[in-house]
This record gives sequence, C-alpha cells and structure tokens, in this order.
Amino acid sequence: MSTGQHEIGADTADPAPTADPADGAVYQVGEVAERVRLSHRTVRYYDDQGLLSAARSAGNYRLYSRSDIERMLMIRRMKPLGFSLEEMRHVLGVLDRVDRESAQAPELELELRRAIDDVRERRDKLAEQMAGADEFLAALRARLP
DNA sequence: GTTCTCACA
DNA sequence: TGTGAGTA
Repeated sequence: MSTGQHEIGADTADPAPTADPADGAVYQVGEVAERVRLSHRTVRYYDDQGLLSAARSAGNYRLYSRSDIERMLMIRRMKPLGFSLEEMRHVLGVLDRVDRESAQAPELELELRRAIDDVRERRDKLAEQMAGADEFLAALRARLP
C-alpha cells in the first residue's frame, strides 16, 4: 500500500476513507486518478484549470496531498450537478475561506448559503429528471406482454 | 511512470 | 469540457 514517492516521499498512508488528520502522504497524478476514479488526463486538466494546486517534485511531477484528493472528490460530486469549472472554482474558493476563517463573517455566511441554495436547486432538478425517468420506465414496462 | 503541446469533438 | 497521440 505504498503511496506516492518521488522526492518528498512520505509513505504513511492508509487509504481508509475515515478521517485521518493531515499526514504527509503524497500522491502522483495516476494514483490520485485511480483513487477518485477519474482519468489522469482529467485530473491534470482540473489542475491546469486551477481547481487544484499540486506541489511539484524536483522532477516537476505533480504531488498531491490527502486534502487534494478530498477536493477532487468534491469536484466529482459537483460534476453531475452540472457545475461548470468556473462555478466549481467559485464554490471551492468559498469553502476554502470558510475552512480557514469559519463562516462567522456575514459576507462569507451569505456566500455559503448561496452555494447551499444553488446545490439544492440543482438537486431538485435532478430529482425531477429521475421522476420523469421513472414514469418513462413505467410506460415502457406497461407495453410488455 | 510523468511532463508538455496540438488536434479534435 | 475533456481526450488521444506524440514527445522528451
């Protein structure tokens, strides 16, 4: 269960999905891709688009941390909700600020509430589509002999 | 294994 | 918004 190496080789990781306070584990792009189940091209693309900020090894390899992986998982959850990369960047930025300074500042709390409303709206639209799919399925099944 | 760029849909 | 190919 060795994790990323290459220069800053910390190798203390255990892929347990449970909380694990920021250890020094470092992952290369392929390993991140595998863990978040996206192609390495997509991970690199998101990185290039500024959704992630990988460190670099001496050999210019991208180095990702555990928090980068969690960030990727957030992105993967936003994707089916139809967020554009720019919208994701915005939401992630809000979360970054909230995590650093909490949502005590009224302006930040408002941003967070907007994000929540936005996600809820998208979720509701998906639910409508699901309902439509169920009706369609029922209509098809009703034709079965 | 990784990097980057270019082309393509 | 990604991906495939070619390269170093």
